[in-house]
Formats: sequence, structure tokens, C-alpha cells
Amino acid sequence: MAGVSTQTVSRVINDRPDVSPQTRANVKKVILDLGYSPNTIARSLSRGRTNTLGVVGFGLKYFGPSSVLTGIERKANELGFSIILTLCEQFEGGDTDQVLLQLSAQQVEGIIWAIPGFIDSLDPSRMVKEKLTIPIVYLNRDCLNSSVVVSMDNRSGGYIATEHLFEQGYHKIGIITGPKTWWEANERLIGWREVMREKNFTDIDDLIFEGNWEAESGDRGFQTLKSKNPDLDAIFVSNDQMSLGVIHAANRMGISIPDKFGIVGFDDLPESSFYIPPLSTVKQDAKKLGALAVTRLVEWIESESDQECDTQEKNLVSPELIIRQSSVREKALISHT
Amino acid sequence: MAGVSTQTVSRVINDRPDVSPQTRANVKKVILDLGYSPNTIARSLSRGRTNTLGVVGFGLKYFGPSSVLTGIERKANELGFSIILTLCEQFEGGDTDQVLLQLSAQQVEGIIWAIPGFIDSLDPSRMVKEKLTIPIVYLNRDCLNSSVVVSMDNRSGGYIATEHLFEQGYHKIGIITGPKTWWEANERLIGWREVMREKNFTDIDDLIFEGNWEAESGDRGFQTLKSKNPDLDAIFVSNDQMSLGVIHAANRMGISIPDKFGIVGFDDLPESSFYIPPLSTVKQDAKKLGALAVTRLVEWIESESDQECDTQEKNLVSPELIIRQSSVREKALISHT
DNA sequence: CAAATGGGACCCCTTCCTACG
DNA sequence: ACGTAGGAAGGGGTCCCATTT
Repeated sequence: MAGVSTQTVSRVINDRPDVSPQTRANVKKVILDLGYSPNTIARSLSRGRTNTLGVVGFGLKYFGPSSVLTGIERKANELGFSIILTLCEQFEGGDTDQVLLQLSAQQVEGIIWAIPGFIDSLDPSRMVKEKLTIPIVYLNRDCLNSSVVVSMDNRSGGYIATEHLFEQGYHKIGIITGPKTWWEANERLIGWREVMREKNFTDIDDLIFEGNWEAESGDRGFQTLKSKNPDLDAIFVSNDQMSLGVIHAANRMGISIPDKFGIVGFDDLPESSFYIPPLSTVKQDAKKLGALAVTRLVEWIESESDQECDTQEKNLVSPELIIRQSSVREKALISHT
Repeated sequence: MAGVSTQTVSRVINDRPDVSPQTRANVKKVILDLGYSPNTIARSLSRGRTNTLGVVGFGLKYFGPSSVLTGIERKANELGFSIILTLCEQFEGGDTDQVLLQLSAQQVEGIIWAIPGFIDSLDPSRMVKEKLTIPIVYLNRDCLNSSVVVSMDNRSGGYIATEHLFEQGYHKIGIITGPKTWWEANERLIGWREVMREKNFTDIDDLIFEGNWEAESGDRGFQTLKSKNPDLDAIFVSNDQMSLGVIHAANRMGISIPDKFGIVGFDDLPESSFYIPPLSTVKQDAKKLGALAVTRLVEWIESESDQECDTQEKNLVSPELIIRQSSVREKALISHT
């Protein structure tokens, strides 16, 4: 190029051995002077590796998905991968195939499918998936076909939350779930169901309210459940936002928490400890989840061995119960009616 | 390749005119059969255009940045651009240069610098900026050098919030700001100051508390301000999370909102209408902000004319005051939203 | 001289291979 | 033989230009 040679430069840039020290130093200086930076695009083309990952997400409206994305980005960066981000906020059926194809055309080396699992699935069609040879790691969903899935253990989350409420002396525990089309919502429901079965509850349908993740539906849920079950004295709420709605409604109706009514949420938003009363909740470490997904994906990519992933792996990350005031009856210092 | 010709294929793929209908149809069929998709990388290399934008963000912990990113992604997608995402959560000085260089090496056509403005800046060094010829649009920051900036009008947000509190009959209004190193925090403070000056307040330093955006600091801020100013009867809080902390503290101290104390927040989180009482707040349409940034950036890119951007443009997006109960003294009609 | 096609250089790197000291 | 440097061939497209009817 400028100083001395042509693709000795390449050797210098990639730290290859066979360049004499002085040449190397020389080239480096010229590079610096020129502010030269290698064209990654061209490199990718010739090397056949892009060091790029595709991430398909479902909007960043909620705290969880945002944290997951943060975890993904941080880890990818750490491992030397760039992220191409695509968001699918709406359910435009079949559209998902398009996204996958596009990402594939961009030569990403792997894809993280961070769209929450749905019953009436928003999945890429099998046809496209089979045509694509790119590794895909799925996040927070069921593990249907042979595929690698990384999930929060929502079921056990539901279980420990409900169990905790019983332990605190509450007797009849309802649940406000997320939309039942969501896999995560269902898993949390199943966890709750398990406890209820152990406690020999039958006929529990009236204890279930399907919310929509928004605070407003928690409010409605509380009213509905309480009117159907006057003796209801606690609810496991499937996320913290709806929990806020529940607190709101209880407050309006003069039902004091946690004395008369217990609540455990799910997520552990940063502000959950500042609700009134501070919310007990199941904490998901979403960043860790995202990081784990990347780790798995990169492992897969690096294991050049084209061992197709029949592994049908499922990696579960355990949530943790955070106990605050909304579910702890004895000696509750608050109570401001 | 397979069927008939070589880069007549190129013409077909790019919908060029000079291909006979039957050839076109033929080629299309073969493409479909083969499941062929053009290698975007190679195309970029030869076309010299990548249709890719780099986005540098500052973590997705808060609702605002997440919404901005959503807005960016949606708009970019709409305009046919992909997004390469980089997150800088920590202040590793000089590190930002690295990010910029990396993005430049990846041949992005433009960059959105979505790191909030700081006094002790986390900016790319001037050196690097000058070396780079890529268009950069900055988000939510001051407009120092000649550069294109898209911002929320934080100052007017602070102004209308404070003014509203006075109008509601509160007499002495404090402020809980964000960290004073943040440009946004300062702007909101300036808006508040303007109103205070108009109302002939002097000696207002004791009415200012510097929070850290977290709920916990709102709690502390309330206590501090209230103890310094027993007659304080309202606060403009620079975000909704800290507002929650304020509500929390007021509640604990038995100070009723809005009767004895008024609060206006900033952001309009989805759950703000479910605080107790529902929070009045300054709503920022962050998605719109993100979309606007992309629009500007793409305009700049497309205006191939290498007219350097001495424009020193500043695009302000106006926030909107949402009045709920936390700031409305007289018999409030109860309605959320 | 239209419209439809193919030839070849080129984008910017990397890698293999050869030639030099 | 050995360490070092350069030549040439792609990688998968696009574009300009020449060629065919």
C-alpha cells in the first residue's frame, strides 16, 4: 500500500509469525499514521467467518427481554462477536421466516431466537429451519423438536412462590397468569398447580385469572378473583407489573397487605422493592440467561465438527425467591391501611 | 450457476429491467429450488454499501433507552437497514474510541450514538471522530461541536412539570435530579430553575437533591429535602423510578399525596399509572425519538453529496405532561391512564 | 439500433505457494 | 534448508462494456 509491501500487512495485522520485527514495526507505524482499519466485510468474505450473531427479539417493552439482550450483547462482545438485532413486535405470521432468511443472507454464524414461546407459535417454519444450516439457540420456550433451548425454570419459580405463600400461613392462593398463549405463563401456572395439588385443592379453575402482563390486568384480576372467592387470601402473580396492579386494587378496596392478603410476584424489577409494601418476588437473572445462550451458541459454532445438533439440549436457569414484605405476615411493620 | 447464466442472476435478483421475462422466470425458479440466497457480505463489498447502521447504547436497564432502541430498530428495518448493536455499560474511558473504530471497520454506513450526554464526557475523542467520515447522530445530549443531535426537550419538560405544580396550588417546590453529570438531568434542573426564578425564589440550593435515577435515592431525597425544608409541599422528580421512592417515603412518614404533598415524575413508565396514587409525569416518547434519529441519519447517508455536516442541527422532541393524581389536589376524579 | 446476454475487471482481504536472501 | 517477502488465486457479488440477435 504505502510504506513497503502489500499483504505483509495482512500478516502484521493478524499477528502471523513470519515477519521480521523491523518490518512489523514499520508497517504498524504506517497503519497508525494512516488511521487504517481493515475492512471487516472483505475479511469475512475471504475467511468465511463473520464473527457475527443474529438476535431475534420480541420488543424491549418489558424488563426481562431487555436484560436478556444486555446479557447477550455483553457476552457476545466478550467472545468477539458482533450482534445484528432484529425485533419482531407484532405477530405477522410467516414473517419470521423472512427474518431468518435475511439473517442467513447476512452470513451470521449463529442465531439466538429470543422470542418467547407461544402455543400458537410464531416459530420459523420447519421448512426454512431445515434449509438453514446455521446453529440456532432458542430462549425461554419449550423444547419440542431437536433443538437447543436455554430457559428460565419458570415452573419451579411458580412452585417456590406458591409454596412460600402457604408456608406463610395463607390458606387459599389464587394465580394471575400471563396470556395463556405464552409458554412462560403456562410454566408458572404449572408450578402453581403442582403445589395446589399437593395441598389437595380440587376445582381450582376459579382461582385462575389470565392477565396480559400489564399492571391494569393485575387490578382486574384481583377484583375478579376476590369476588369469585371471598376467602381468597393470597395470589401468586406472574410478573411484577401485574403485582403492582394487584397492590393498587387491594389498596383501593381497603384490604391490607400482607396482613389480610399475600402477594408474590415474578421478575424482581429494580423498583419492586419500592412498591408499597415491598414486593416478594421470584427473581430471574435474565442477563445470565442471555449470556448462557451466547456461550452455548458459540460453543456450537466453534465445534466445527458438523455434528448436527440432535442433542436436544435444554438448559434451565434457576430463579430465586426474594422475600420482602408483601408476603410476610407476622410482625409486619407497615400497614398504613 | 446452475440453470442458464452467470450474473444475469444478479439482474434478476435486483430487479433490473433488461432481462427477458422467460429468462427471469427461469432463473427465479432455479433460485427457489436451490434455496439460494445472495451473500449480503459479498454484495456489500462490491457495492460499497452495507445497509447497516451501528448503534451504541448505554445499557437497557431503564425503560427510556429500551424504547429508544426499539424505535431505532423499527425505523431502520422499515428503511431497509440492519442494526449492529454495541452496549457500553461502564465508563471505560477511551474505550469508546475502540467501539467507533470497530463499527467503522464493519463498514456501517452511519452511527447512532445513544449514550446519554455526560459532563465528564464519555464521548469519542475528537481525534477519532475526525478521522472517521461516517455520519454520526447523537441522542439526548448537548450540541457542542458541529454535529447532528436529536434530543428530548428535557428543559421544557422540567419547566411544564414545575409550572403545573405551582398551578395546582403547591407553594414550595423542590427537585430531585438525576446524577448531575448527566446532561438530561441538568436540563430538567434548568427547566425547574426557570420556573423558580419566575416565582422569585432565591436561595434555592436547599431545594435540590441529586439522586441516582434509582427508587432508593428518591426515598432518601424526600427525607433530606423535607428535613431541610419543613414547609416543602411538592417535588418535581426527574424520573418515575425515583418518584416511586418518594411516594414510598412519604407514605411511610404519613404524608398524604396529593393532599399534603404533590409529585410529578418524568418518563411515564407503563406502570406509573398504577402507583399509589397514580403518578403525574412528563411523558417522553422515546420510540419516536429513536425513529427520528434514524430518519435523520438515513437522510444524511442518502444525500450522497458529501456536504459535511456543519449543519449543527438540533432536533428537539417535545415531551408531554400527563396529569394523574399525584399532583392534583382538589377532589380528584379517580381514573387511571 | 433496440433489447437481452455474457465477459471481465474489481471490491478488499486472506491464504497457498513460490522465490528470494 | 531456513526465515522472510511477494505473486496469484479466490471468496461472491456488481458494474461497465462488448457482444449477440
